[in-house]
Amino acid sequence: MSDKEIPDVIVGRLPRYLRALQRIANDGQRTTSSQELGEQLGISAAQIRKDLSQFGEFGKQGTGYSVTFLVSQLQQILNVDRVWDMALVGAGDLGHAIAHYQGFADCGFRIALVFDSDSQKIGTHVGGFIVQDSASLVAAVKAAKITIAMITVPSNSAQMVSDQLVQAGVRAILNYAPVILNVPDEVHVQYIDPVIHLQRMTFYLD
Amino acid sequence: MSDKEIPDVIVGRLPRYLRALQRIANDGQRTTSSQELGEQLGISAAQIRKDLSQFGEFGKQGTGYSVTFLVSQLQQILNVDRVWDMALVGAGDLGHAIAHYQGFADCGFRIALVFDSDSQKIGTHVGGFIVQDSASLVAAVKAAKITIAMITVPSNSAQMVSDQLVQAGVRAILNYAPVILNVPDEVHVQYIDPVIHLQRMTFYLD
DNA sequence: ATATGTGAAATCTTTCACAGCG
DNA sequence: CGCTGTGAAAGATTTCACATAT
Repeated sequence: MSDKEIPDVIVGRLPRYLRALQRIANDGQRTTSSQELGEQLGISAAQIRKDLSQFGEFGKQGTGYSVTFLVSQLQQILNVDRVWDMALVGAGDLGHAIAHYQGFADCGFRIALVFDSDSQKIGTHVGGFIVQDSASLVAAVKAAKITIAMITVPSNSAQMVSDQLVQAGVRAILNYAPVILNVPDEVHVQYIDPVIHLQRMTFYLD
Repeated sequence: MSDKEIPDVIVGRLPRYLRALQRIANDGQRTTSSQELGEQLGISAAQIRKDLSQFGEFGKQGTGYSVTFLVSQLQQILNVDRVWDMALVGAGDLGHAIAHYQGFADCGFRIALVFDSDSQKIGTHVGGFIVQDSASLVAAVKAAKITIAMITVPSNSAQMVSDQLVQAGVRAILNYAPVILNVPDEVHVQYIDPVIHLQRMTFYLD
C-alpha cells in the first residue's frame, strides 16, 4: 500500500496533514473535514481528498473524518506508528539545540547516539547522552541497527560523515550542512538550509 | 524582471543554483554548463536552462556560463546583492545556535536584533547582541526598519510573535515553530520543521 | 443537508529535440 | 563541435463537478 507510484509531492504533504490533525485532536475535536484541514494548511479540500484516497477510504460521507482514526492511518502510512532511533553527528551549537529539542520525542523520533570528532567534546554530555568519538561511528551505528541520522557538522566534513553513515547501514539522512550529499540510490536525504528559505523570500521583497 | 508570473517552483530552485555555483566558484572554476550544474543538483540540464531563461540570456552557446557572472545575476534576481538585517525572536537553544551560525553572514543575512520574553534571558549576550525584551519588539523592529525575522519560540507563542512582527512591518518570516502562521497575503512565511522531513523519509523505510 | 471519493478537464511543469551561435 | 535558448510535446498535478453515501 505504501508502494512507490505514490508521487513524491503527495508524500511531502502527508506529514503536514498529520501535524494539522494532531493539533485539531489537541483542541479536543473529534471530527474534521477536508475543507477544515485545507483552510488550516492553505491547501484545497479537493487536493486533500485526492491525496488521502491514494491510500484508502478514510472518511464518511456527510460526516467527514474521525480525527483519531485519520491520525492513526497517517502514522501507519508514514511508518511512524513506532519509535525510530536516530544518530546525531555533530555536537556543536546546532547539535546541542537538536539534542534538547522535545519535538522529536513527541513524534516518535529518539536520538540514541551522538557523535563528534572534536576531542574537547567527546565524553561530554549532550541531551542525556555521552558524545562519542566519530571514529567509532560506523561500528556503533551498525551495532545499534540505526537507520536514520542527522548531520550537523561543518560543510567540509558532511560528505565524509555521510559516507560513514551509509557504510553503517543508514537509509535516511537529514542534513543540516549546506552541501549536496552524494549517496547511493537507496538512501534518502533531506536538507535543512535556512539560507535557501530566506533567499526564496527575498526574491519577493524590494 | 523579477516580476510575479515566475512560478514558485522556479523561485525555489534559484537559491539551489546559487549554492551550487558558489561552490563551483570556490573550486576556482571559471565556467560551467547546465549539464554540470544539473549533475551536482540532481536536476536536468534542460530544466536549468529553462529556469534561467525566464530572467535573461546568461550563457554563451558552445561555452556555457561564466560562473561569477551567473552568481551575480542570481544574486540580483534573488535580491541578495545587498545585506539584509534580520530580527531573531526566541533566545533558547535553537536561537543561540542560529545566532552563532556563520552561514548567514556569508550570504548577506545579518542578525541585528534578538528578542526573548524570559526575564532570565533579557540582557544576556547572544551572538554578540544583547537579548531584548519581546515587549519592545514592535517598536524596535519598526525603528530599525527590519523586514525579515526568524521565529524560534515555543509553538504556543509563535502566532502571537508573528502578529507582532507583522505589526512592526516584517514582510518575511522564517518560522522554526511547528505551527502554521496566519499572516496577511503580503507577508511571506517559510517553515523549518525537521519532523516533517523525517516523516517524509520514514515513508520509504520498512 | 452535508461531505466524501473520483473520473474528466484544466492547468502547470518537465522533457524533448533542434535551430542557431560562438 | 559544443552548448545555449526555446517552441512544441509529453507528463504530472490540481481543480472541477457530481454521483453517492450518511
